[in-house]
Amino acid sequence: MENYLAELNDAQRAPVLQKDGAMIVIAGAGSGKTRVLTYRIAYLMSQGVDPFNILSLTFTNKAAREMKHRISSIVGSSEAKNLWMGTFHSIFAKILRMEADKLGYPSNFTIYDTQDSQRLISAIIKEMSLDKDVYKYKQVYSRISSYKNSLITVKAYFQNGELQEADAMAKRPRLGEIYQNYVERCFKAGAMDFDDLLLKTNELLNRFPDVLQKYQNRFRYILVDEYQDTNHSQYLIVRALSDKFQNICVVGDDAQSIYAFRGANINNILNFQKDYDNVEMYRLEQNYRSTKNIVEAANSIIDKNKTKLDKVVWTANDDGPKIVVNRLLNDGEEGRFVASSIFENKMEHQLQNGDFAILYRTNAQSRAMEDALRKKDIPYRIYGGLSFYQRKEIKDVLAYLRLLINPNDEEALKRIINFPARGIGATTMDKLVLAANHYKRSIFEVIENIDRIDLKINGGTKAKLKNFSNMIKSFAVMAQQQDAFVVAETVAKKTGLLQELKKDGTPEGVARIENIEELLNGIQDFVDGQKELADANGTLAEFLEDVALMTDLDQETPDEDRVALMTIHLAKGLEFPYVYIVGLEEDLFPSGMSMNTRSELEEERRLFYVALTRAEKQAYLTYVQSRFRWGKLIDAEPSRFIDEIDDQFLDYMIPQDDYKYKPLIDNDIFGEVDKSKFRQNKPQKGTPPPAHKPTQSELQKLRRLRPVDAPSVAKTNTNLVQLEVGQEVDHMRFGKGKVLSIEGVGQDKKAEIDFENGGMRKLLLRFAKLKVL
DNA sequence: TTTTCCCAAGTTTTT
DNA sequence: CTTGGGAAAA
Repeated sequence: MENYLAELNDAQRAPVLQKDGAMIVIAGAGSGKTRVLTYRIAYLMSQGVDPFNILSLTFTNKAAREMKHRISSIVGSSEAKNLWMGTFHSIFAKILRMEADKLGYPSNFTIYDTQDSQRLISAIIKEMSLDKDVYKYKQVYSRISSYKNSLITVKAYFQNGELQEADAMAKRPRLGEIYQNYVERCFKAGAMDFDDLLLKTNELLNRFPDVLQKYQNRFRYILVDEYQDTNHSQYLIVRALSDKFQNICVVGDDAQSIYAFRGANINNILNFQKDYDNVEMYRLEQNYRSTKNIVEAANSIIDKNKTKLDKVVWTANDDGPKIVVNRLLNDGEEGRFVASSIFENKMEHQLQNGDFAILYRTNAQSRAMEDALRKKDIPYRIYGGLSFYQRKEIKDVLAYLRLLINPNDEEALKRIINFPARGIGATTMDKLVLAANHYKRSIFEVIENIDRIDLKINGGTKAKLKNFSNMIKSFAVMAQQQDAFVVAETVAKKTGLLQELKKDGTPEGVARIENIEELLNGIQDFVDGQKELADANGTLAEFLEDVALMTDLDQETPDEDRVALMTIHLAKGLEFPYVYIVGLEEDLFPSGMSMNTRSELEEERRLFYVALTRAEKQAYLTYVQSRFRWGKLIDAEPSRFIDEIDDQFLDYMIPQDDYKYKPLIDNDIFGEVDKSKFRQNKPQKGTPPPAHKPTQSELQKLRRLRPVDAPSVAKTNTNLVQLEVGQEVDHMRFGKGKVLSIEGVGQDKKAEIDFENGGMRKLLLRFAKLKVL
């Protein structure tokens, strides 16, 4: 016990040792906040606080797991196991399952992910026959999401004239109706979306004082990590739960608030002191992670922001090397530079792949990096992007499983009722949806009663529907008795999902089968893990409970030594000895969509601050002169953020005179921007563009007019390779082979290839990963 | 009803 | 360049 306290500095020890009351810890990047949180929990337990009474909310499941692990090593795992530790979403999903009946929900409610929600909204817009160009489903979704995050229910919406007016002004007067329909349909389907998990928790705590009491008494000590990223809904939950005992400890860093786009409210942390009595404020300002150069460079950036708390991060570490800045010709060059630099550093300093991270603003930038790393045989892993659980084939399997647990789950049903094809088409579905809306029942219930309703569905189709529902019901019976793995395996086989994929034989299909196998393995692991716990049996319901809340970062990584590629958002909370921040260009970083207001720009700047402070020993910044975007090569300008770093911390690999920056924004919307600081030179242009660039549809027409068989040249969509008959190729999965023929025009071209091992295959080039030899 | 072809629109970040 | 949706063809 005492020895771990000795591992803390004075500033860190103070918040650990304050057992009761409200406190806020403002923790600079790399100042050991996770340490403070873990030791604080350990200390509370050493003071006799029951782990059942401690609630600790983190931002990612991974952070929770790591913290639990570290606490286990201090207090023992049997005690640590009883802590309530997890993300807002996962903890309150658990609680909502226990209290679901109070809100009229089944305890096995489904969690709709973003895609489910958007599909439903899209369907509703269609059913209401609204113009889909005016009511864009993504925009509607984000409106509804932000309403929910601000606790504006449908009822509140219709009582709020201002909101309705705002939507009417935006030419979307019927948004409220969509919102209402959406909420009703979710409820009918026994489903909650991400925002509901927080909204319904608020509802639960507000409407049922006894429930509130119960959880207030249970969670006597509450800790919240990354408090700067909480939204209004989360804020209210924390307030309600901590109201009775006021033993609340929040930790955060206003300089690292990067989720405003998702409703995070930086004022939660800025105003914390007003919300509770006698708030103690602690500051952790010593950075243990990075070199002086990095820390001070980061400080010089964040200084440009106006909205922030007073705090000076410093470090006793060495100066370290300066931050390297390099300009490259294009994204391919950028990738090659990063890959060779990693290679050289590895050699020179005896490092591992895992010591490196490449960070970028948008997922699309990973491609160029990947290609370069692959060419140099440097193993890497991409985090984020399309997470495993979001892939089509995985979502299909999961949809079947979801339907067994909750047959009312409409999105799951719509997804798989005709996949694999079983002759239940769009017309039939329309009739079913209409009836379901009319009778206020779920689609599955309508199918169950298909004989009693006259839907003008012919006998053959009725039989198909009955077959389908019988199949689902037989699986459901099975799910009662067998563990999750057995059920999932049976589903994959009996539904014909696997056969369907085997049949097509494309590399995509093969990869999908492997993914499904991986999912089954994952379920098996889960079952094994759960069976060891006393209160779980490894049932399907248990598995599905939180799958929707799982992210890529949460996948248990086999300890492989790989370079990490991820967006900066995903990198928050992580650290690496060597960090490459790529694509530092105006319009990309800062993003062109976030330069309209001062606060958006400040958030971009904080994002850059987060990126830079991930680095322990050395950081590299790169930008390019031209970059592919929207399929076109466009001129790029260096990011203003490079200019904002004090030159003394930078080491330019290019002559500094070449470094040019022209502010994109000329009109003075920021008021106090000092333009004299910017270098006004125009960036050097490459070769001037041709007089007339053919438009997209002109190109498409040209392609269509070309004879199909004559030249037999195709471009694979994925990596820009010209392909001709007779060409030797190397395929990612099937190895070497020779092109026999190319067929089709436009998008869905196919090539017939004779592979050395594996014979002839027809590949859909749209998906192919081919290299020309 | 299913498959194929064509076209338009969009790419910021995520629990 | 990608993706999804819708119309035309099978």
